[in-house]
Amino acid sequence: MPSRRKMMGPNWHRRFKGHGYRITVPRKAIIDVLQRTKKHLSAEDIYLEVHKLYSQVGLTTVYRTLEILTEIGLIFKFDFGDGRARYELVEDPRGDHHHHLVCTQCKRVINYSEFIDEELEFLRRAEKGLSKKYNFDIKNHVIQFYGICDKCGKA
Amino acid sequence: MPSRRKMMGPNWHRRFKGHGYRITVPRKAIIDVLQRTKKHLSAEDIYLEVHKLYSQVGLTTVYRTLEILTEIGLIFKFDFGDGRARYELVEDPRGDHHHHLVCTQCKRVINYSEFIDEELEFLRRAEKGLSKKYNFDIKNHVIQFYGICDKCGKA
DNA sequence: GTGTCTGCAAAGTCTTTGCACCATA
DNA sequence: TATGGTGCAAAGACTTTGCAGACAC
Repeated sequence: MPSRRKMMGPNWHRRFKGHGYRITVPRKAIIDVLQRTKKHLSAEDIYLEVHKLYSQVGLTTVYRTLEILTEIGLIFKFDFGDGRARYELVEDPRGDHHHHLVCTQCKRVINYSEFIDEELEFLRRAEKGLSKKYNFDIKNHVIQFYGICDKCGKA
Repeated sequence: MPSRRKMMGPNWHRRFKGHGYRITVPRKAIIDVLQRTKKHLSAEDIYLEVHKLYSQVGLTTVYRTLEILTEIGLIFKFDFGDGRARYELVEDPRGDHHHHLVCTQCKRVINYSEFIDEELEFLRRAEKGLSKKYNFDIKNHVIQFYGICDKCGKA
């Protein structure tokens, strides 16, 4: 697998092993797919992509791996309303933090990264206050806007 | 049921009829359940509740009604990760705007309404900017925090 | 070598659809 | 009366589980 080598080593190995999980070929392949894409892939999308290089890997393994990755906080599981879960790395290797604009009609998802700075400011304060008040260990957040995209708006 | 001269019904009637939908007994019952609860009910929860008073109403009708209500923006459909959709009125009759803290372990959902003011300020600006830039008609938003609740944290 | 992991097939669960009958406007 | 709505049963779609063989450490 050529191109785009990360400067840092695969630091997910540590997190993975720290939770008692083994590093296997299917798991490496699945994480690799997630690292290379900019899309919001479903389990089947990932399965099909992995399948190109490792045709023996099954959909079941994809589901099981995604569950583990979600559990240990390496990926995030989204529901955009199209009837299947979609997954994204929590920490994008390119570092482009973003949120989503979801079209409730065509289910298209637009990534945006405007307002991220003021958002972070708001989030930092909210997380601090909430975790204290509710004794809740906040690990992640979701901000999403729903509406009608430009294409659907015309029609 | 005795018929009365038409008077101005609850204000969801207008929205309902405006979209060409009829007011029926099951629909009234479903909306009533949603208006009375403070919980995040699933389709089956609602079905069971409606069933107490109107035992002939089927689960299919509940699903179909929830789809309509979501479409016309009267309710919001959430995914808290427990494998079923959960629904909430967009405009709570009591007016308590809130967001959610979701425990990724036990799937418990805590409503919170702190930080709502500064949140609204942030949202207003973000919505304005984003809808312009992406020509996207924003109708709704979700802000959710994920983590481990106090009970699960102890264990 | 041992405890995990994997693929396949089958099962499970929530949700949607087909259809004949019923009710609202 | 004419559409739109409803319930039931069946189908659909995504996801999970059981199990025997394979593999990481």
